[in-house]
Amino acid sequence: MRYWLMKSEPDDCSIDDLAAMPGATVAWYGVRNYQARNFMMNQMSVGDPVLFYHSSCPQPGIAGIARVSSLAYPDATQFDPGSRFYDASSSPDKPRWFNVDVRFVMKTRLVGLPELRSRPELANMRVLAKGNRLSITPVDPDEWRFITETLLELRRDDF
DNA sequence: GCCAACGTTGGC
DNA sequence: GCCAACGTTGGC
Repeated sequence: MRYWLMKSEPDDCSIDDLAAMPGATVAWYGVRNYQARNFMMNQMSVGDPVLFYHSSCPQPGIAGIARVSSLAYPDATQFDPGSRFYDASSSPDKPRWFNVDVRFVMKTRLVGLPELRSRPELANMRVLAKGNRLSITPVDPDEWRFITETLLELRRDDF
């Protein structure tokens, strides 16, 4: 099992939007970056815990917890000419882009970027690295524990 | 809206 | 295979 942080623009899909989805589950479509794709394809397992992060918004930061709820499968939007994620150079017999499904676990208080940056325990967090643009990043178990237990005051059986 | 940082594209 | 140009991300 691995821990993850996944960015979503709240205008697109906020933690509340996720909670309101049928089955509280959403297909994580639209990833068009090979590193992020490879994380989904090669390293994610069903049940992996996810920090749900709001990006490109007035208050960027961790907004909730989710879980990976499917293995990676071809991203349907790459074949849809009407989609902004359409990729003409992909084909159904050789798909280029994949996504997992993500299921809502809980909404948390907003742990903002400044707070995350202020914590020495999180100094090496991948998502905080200078110039990082990856929408999916692995989270170290120690970082996960610090964020959930210390910052969010959650117990292990809360999620 | 600005801009730093990074990824991708395509000519050579 | 190099690298300039361009596009995108995302915080501020």
